[in-house]
Amino acid sequence: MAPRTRRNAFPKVVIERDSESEQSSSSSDDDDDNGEEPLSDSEGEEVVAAAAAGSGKEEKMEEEDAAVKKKGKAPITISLKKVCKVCKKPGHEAGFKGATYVDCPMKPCFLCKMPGHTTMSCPHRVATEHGVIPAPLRSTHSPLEYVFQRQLRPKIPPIKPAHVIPNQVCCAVIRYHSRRVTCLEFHPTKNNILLSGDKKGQVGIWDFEKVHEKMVYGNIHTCIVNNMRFNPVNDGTIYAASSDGTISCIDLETGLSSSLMNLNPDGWQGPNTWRMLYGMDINSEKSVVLVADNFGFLYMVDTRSNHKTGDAIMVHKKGSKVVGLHCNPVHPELLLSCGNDHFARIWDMRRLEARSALHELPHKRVVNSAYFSPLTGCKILTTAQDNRLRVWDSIFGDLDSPSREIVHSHDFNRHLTPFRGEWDPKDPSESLAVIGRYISENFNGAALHPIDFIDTSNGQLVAEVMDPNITTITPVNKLHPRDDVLASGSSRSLFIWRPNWTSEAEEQKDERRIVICGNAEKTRKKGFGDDSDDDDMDGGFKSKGKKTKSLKLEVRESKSALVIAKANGET
DNA sequence: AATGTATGAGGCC
DNA sequence: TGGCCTCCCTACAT
Repeated sequence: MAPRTRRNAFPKVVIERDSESEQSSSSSDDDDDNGEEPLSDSEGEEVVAAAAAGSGKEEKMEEEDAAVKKKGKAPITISLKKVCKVCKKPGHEAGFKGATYVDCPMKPCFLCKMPGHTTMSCPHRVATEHGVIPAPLRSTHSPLEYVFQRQLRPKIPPIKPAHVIPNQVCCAVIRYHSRRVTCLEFHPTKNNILLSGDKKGQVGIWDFEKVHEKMVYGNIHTCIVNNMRFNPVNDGTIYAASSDGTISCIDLETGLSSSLMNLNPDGWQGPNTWRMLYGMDINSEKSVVLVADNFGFLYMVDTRSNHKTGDAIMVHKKGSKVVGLHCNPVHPELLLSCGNDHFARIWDMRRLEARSALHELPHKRVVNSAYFSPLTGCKILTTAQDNRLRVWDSIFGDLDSPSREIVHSHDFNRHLTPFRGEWDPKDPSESLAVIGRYISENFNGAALHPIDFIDTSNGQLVAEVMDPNITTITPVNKLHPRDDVLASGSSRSLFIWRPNWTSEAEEQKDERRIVICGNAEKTRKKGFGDDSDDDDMDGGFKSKGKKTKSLKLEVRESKSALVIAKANGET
């Protein structure tokens, strides 16, 4: 009751409404930019929210209290106008409408980051069902030359045999981890074995032929497993680099691990000293494990002696994370690194010292990954947080600017494992890459985030893989070194996608296709705890070889047929 | 069904 | 340089 006694002291409250009373004075810009009421942002939000919630006395008093705290008796303006969730301005709304996301027109395009249009009308996205198209060649050469090349060689280089991308896949799902998946690795010789690491430090081993059996080692690392590599001289062990600052060598049979290096022998002394290991690769020629930390330094450990060789070398800006390392598959003296200083760098292993990179590949934002092409090692593919894949066609050619920039939605989000575009190790033309998509599409009422197959030679979207039951974003993707298998990792689940051969698939094998899977059953158990070494798993290749009968899926299949018809020019 | 939460990078001062 | 604030599609759990 106390407030009532103070009522007379309260300033006048002006209420603005959305539709009924457009006469309510000031223009929308004034409201926001120089309205007389200098409420802080958060307070402003509160007012709007409370008023919108259904203006009771209590809300009013809160508002008044806020104003009194602020500056006494100036009149308060309460806006009941609908406000854009994104930019907080009235007159438009942004956000999901059903499964379609409506952009805020005040912000630059979410896809290409350029102002003047929204994602829906982005020139890099011709139609909603056609995710992504290439950015124009941005390089030292004139655009004409690019057009000329396209005319001369419209179809080359051919991507791998077309049948590799069917128009249907089967999917097996397993709820494997209790934190998001951070890395995946296929066994180099056993075709059905997939390794996965998560944010909590657990390492999973999954034989996806036995979909219900799983093995998780939880005591190897204490936080994020950032990268794993198989030991090139012993299939039974892997190396893993973690944000706990250690490299472990894990025996897959026993789960026992030994630590090759520990950068935090004195434990936690605060964030300024805690070293985390991100990038890792193995140079088998030289028998060294290379790792890099969050302060810009590279370390090498001899795998025979398990001892650090030499000093740490600063390969990226001091204090910045080095998120990726890759040894060239053909030229063992070449190393590629990338990191948060917006650079990827090519190094000569024989002359590894600070500021001695052979080449620096600048990017506009953090570089999530950089890989040499898998067969010749001549090309480079990078994924950067400016929503662009970049391709350099030859490391022996002009490296001043990328041969192509491909606009693709793979934004940074602190809650997601960073996206990494990865080569298909089986593609003889070294042009096919896989990468998850951040932005969603409305697939007949469901907002799905497909996994994109991109022809990096021209930026075309070759296929997009999705399942109506998988609504999560899948930032981690890996293609099998020998089989037509794609492994994906998302928040807590792993997916295995395999072709589901049909006659239609055969007929349509030259066309770009929407690859839809309908059998990834997403059932969820309640009570999934952090520490449960969860027996929580689902699905398998449930309806392998035959079409699911669910209505939803039938609708989507018809949609996919439509898209394929369009691609054929048969509409 | 609303809310809390984990927690990365950019930008500003 | 560091501290603080903001941030456009998260995915869970409660």
